[in-house]
Formats: sequence, structure tokens, C-alpha cells
Amino acid sequence: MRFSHQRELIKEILFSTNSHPSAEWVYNKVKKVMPAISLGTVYRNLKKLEEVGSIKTIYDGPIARYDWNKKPHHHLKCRVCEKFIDVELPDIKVEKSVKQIFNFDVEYIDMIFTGVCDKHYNKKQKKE
Amino acid sequence: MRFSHQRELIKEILFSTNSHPSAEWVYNKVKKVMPAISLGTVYRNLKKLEEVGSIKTIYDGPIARYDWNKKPHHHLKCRVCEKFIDVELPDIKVEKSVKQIFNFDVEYIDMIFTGVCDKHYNKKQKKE
DNA sequence: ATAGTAATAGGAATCATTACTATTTATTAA
DNA sequence: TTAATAAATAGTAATGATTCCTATTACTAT
Repeated sequence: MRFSHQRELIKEILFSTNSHPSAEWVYNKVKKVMPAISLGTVYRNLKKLEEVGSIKTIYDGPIARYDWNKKPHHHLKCRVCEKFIDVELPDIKVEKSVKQIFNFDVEYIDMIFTGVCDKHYNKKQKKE
Repeated sequence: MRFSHQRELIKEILFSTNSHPSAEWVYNKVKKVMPAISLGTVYRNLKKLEEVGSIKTIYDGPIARYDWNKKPHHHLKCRVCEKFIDVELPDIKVEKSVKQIFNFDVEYIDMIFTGVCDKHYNKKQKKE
């Protein structure tokens, strides 16, 4: 993979947030520094960074989000503010039991906990 | 919600499989019985059935799949045959600890275990 | 049976993403 | 340093999944 300023910038911007942004968000940020960049370049490089293992893609419904956190972790998704919060959980024994019960060899676990974060707990209470 | 033959058929077909099909798959099946049905009708009704709580939408990457199984459960996804297998897991205590540690109120947990199912375990061994 | 209105077919529009292509740019080796 | 080469880019067209729009059809309460 050859050096490119575009990719460097994309990486830098992505690594500076923990908001698990979409390609569009990254594109808008990058454009402020490098106005001529094209959306295709952003997508291409996000894909490339994923291939190389620099980032991970997570799906929040139909749209892709990108995450630079390479430690194994899961996500809390607040349904009020739509924010994604990283959670590192103590290893769950589920994997082993899945292997035993279903004879299924688990390689990767993806968990999303949807709910309401502390900031918006009150809102939830009042609404319902 | 008013009665419609289209919705009835969509429901029937969806409930007859445990393959967690996409809208396209449902559309093709339905068309065999009711050739004039439109894809939009399939999407509209799948959404309506979800709203009413008859089915659940799960996302396998960017494309939606539909699941009639209303018991709380998670999914094993075989990366060889791409099949989704339902798993009911003994309640995990993660929820409580997430609440305590992050002060996050979990309402729903979504887990996908990606790996290799028993039928394709050999293939995996040979490939790598 | 009829009016009122929800649901439909069919196609256009949208949204996220990917593909294409002429041009630019990083890298390599002379 | 420069020229050759191939990878990366900008810009735009194309794709694929899904939603939206509208004239028409068909439930359903009266």
C-alpha cells in the first residue's frame, strides 16, 4: 500500500474521535482540511484500512460505522442520543457453551446493547 | 390494520422458514403464488409486521433480514454457508453489570456469533 | 350497496456504497 | 534527477437495497 495524504488524513480524523462515525461524517471532516477530496476516496480508504486491520466496521442497521478501537469490545447504543459507547466486558463463557451445545466454532462475537444512557435516562422516564 | 391477501401471504411464507430471509427472498417466494405483487408491497408489509410486533428485523451487514421468532434469542452466523441459526441462551448477567458500571439502562441485547457451523468445520480446517 | 379510506401495483426517487476512467502522484531503478 | 510504472485520486456514473409517490383497487363499517 502506497502512501497517500488522503489516507493519512482519514486515519488521523478517524482516530481522533470515539464516536464510531459513518463514512459521510468522516468525509465532511476531511473536506474541511482537504476540500477536493472525493467521497469515493473516503470509502476506498476506509475499506483498505479495514482490510489491513487498522479499523473495524460495525453496522448500526443499514449504515456502516468505523471504529479504530482494536481491543475486543462491544457497544452500548443509546436510542435517545444514538451514541455508541465502547464497553470492554469480562470474557463471557457463552462462547464455550455455544461450542459445546451447537458444535459451532465461534470466531467473533458482536454485541450491541440498546438502551438509554445516563444522560438521557430522565427523558425516557418522562416520555413513557 | 385492514386485512390484505398480500400481507397474509407474506406472513405465511415468512413464518414457514427459519432461514431469516431478506426482503428479496420473500418477494421471490411470494411472486410464485401471487405474480402481480410488487416489491414495494413486500417492504411495506414487512415493516408493518415489524411495527405491530409480529416479526423482528435483524441486520446482517447492510441488508435487512426478517425473523418471526419472538422468543428472546441470538444468532450464530456461519461464515461459510452464511446461514443464521437461532440460539436461546441462558440469561446473561452482563445486563446488570452494564447498568451498574456504565449507568446504562439496557433494554435490548443483540448478539451475533460469527464462526463456522458443524457442517463446514472441515472446510475451514483445509482452507487455512 | 356505498362511501370512506387503507392497501396495492408500478415505477420513480433516494440513500449508501461501489465501479469506472482519465489524470495525478508516489515509488523505483537507472 | 529523471523517467517509467503502477497505485491512488477526483469526479462522476452505476448499483443495490429500500422508500416514496400516485392513480387505482378493495376492505369494511354503515
